[in-house]
Amino acid sequence: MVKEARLTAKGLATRQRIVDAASELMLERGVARTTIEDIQDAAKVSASQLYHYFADKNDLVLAVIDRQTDLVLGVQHQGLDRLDSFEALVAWRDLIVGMLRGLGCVGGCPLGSLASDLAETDPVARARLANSFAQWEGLLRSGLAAMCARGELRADIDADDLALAMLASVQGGLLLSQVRRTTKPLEVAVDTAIAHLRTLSV
Amino acid sequence: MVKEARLTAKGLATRQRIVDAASELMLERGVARTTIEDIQDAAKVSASQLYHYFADKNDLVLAVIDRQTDLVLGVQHQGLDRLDSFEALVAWRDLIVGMLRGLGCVGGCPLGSLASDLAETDPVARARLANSFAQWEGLLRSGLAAMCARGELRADIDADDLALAMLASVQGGLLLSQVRRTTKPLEVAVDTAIAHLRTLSV
DNA sequence: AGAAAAATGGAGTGTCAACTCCAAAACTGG
DNA sequence: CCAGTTTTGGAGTTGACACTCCATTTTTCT
Repeated sequence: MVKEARLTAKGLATRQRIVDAASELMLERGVARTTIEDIQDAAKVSASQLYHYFADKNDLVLAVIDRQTDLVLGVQHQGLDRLDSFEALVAWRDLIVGMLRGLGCVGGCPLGSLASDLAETDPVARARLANSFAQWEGLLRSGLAAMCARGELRADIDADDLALAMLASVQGGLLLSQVRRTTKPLEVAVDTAIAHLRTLSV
Repeated sequence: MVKEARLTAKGLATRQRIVDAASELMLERGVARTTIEDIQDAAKVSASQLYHYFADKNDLVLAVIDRQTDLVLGVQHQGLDRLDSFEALVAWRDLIVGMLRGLGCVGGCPLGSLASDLAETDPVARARLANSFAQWEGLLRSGLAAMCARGELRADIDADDLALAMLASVQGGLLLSQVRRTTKPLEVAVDTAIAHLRTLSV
């Protein structure tokens, strides 16, 4: 439903099943190539169920964005909270690379793919994704600030710019890895970004 | 036509008009959301004309990839051939940023957008785009090698890795700029990459 | 000029995808 | 246990889209 109606536990589970199925399909095929029927089959629900929980396909897409945002930011929190050393930074790198390898380099970044797909066709989606990226950037910035506070990085660095550049490296690396079907581009992109940070250590 | 049939000058012009229109539309809406009818209208051609020059939509997509590759690599040649100083590198940066600004940050990178759109749905397209990126990467690598030869960069740098990382920064910066509708992310991403190179100058 | 080849016009055609609708089953709260 | 609400089933409906077909005009080549 477009507006919140009371959702039973069972209803919530169904809704979640739909969003999960849609997320996976849209990551692989893109939004436009993912049909409602595909989602119905994958989530084992009927048409009326789907339209009971979502106003239309667009509404479902927004739910997918939120889900993927939670998922990605969850992983990033795991890797970036309490960032206190270069060692921890490398562990974060390994986390991302391992995740991509686990997926066989398929799909690229869930947020990046949605962004590229929707940026020009759905202003609401674009704004929401911009917000997701801003949060991600914030985690990186906090991590760098923490390293400054601990004396791992010089105090006069521009954490804002470095966080943004780092995020760009991750996104670019993921895209190239998706195209090339190797984790190499992501590895090199992030390693180079970290190498640059090392030149800024105290 | 799928196989080469002799093309009249007029025929070639029509074909080009179709590819140009398709390129523009697909950059903005993505491949799946661009209909043959849209392309017909934009290129001022009839259905029979379109299918006279292309076997099907897929075939047209490949032509679009080739066109965008030529376009992007053309600009990159312009900025990267005879790269002899950091000044020239910054000029290249300004070239890309200016180009993005001219388009109002719409569409992102023509190759990156196609890659994200087609990587998981069209293996032929993915391979061709991988090749396009490899060429781009080659231009960067040659540029860095030239700077080494001129004594601008240390001779012991890994030009392969740095070129790949540079490309990732550009791609990531373009994606984030597209989402945020500001050239800032691209600027910061490329500037940071250049800053890292400066730490490797002789 | 004149035959062959290329380019064009535009009305179909079949399929598929998003969304609707009505009724029935399952669940909730008092 | 009963009334109201939520959840589910599944057969339509409507429109859109990729692609076809055949006739006609234009161009090429000798």
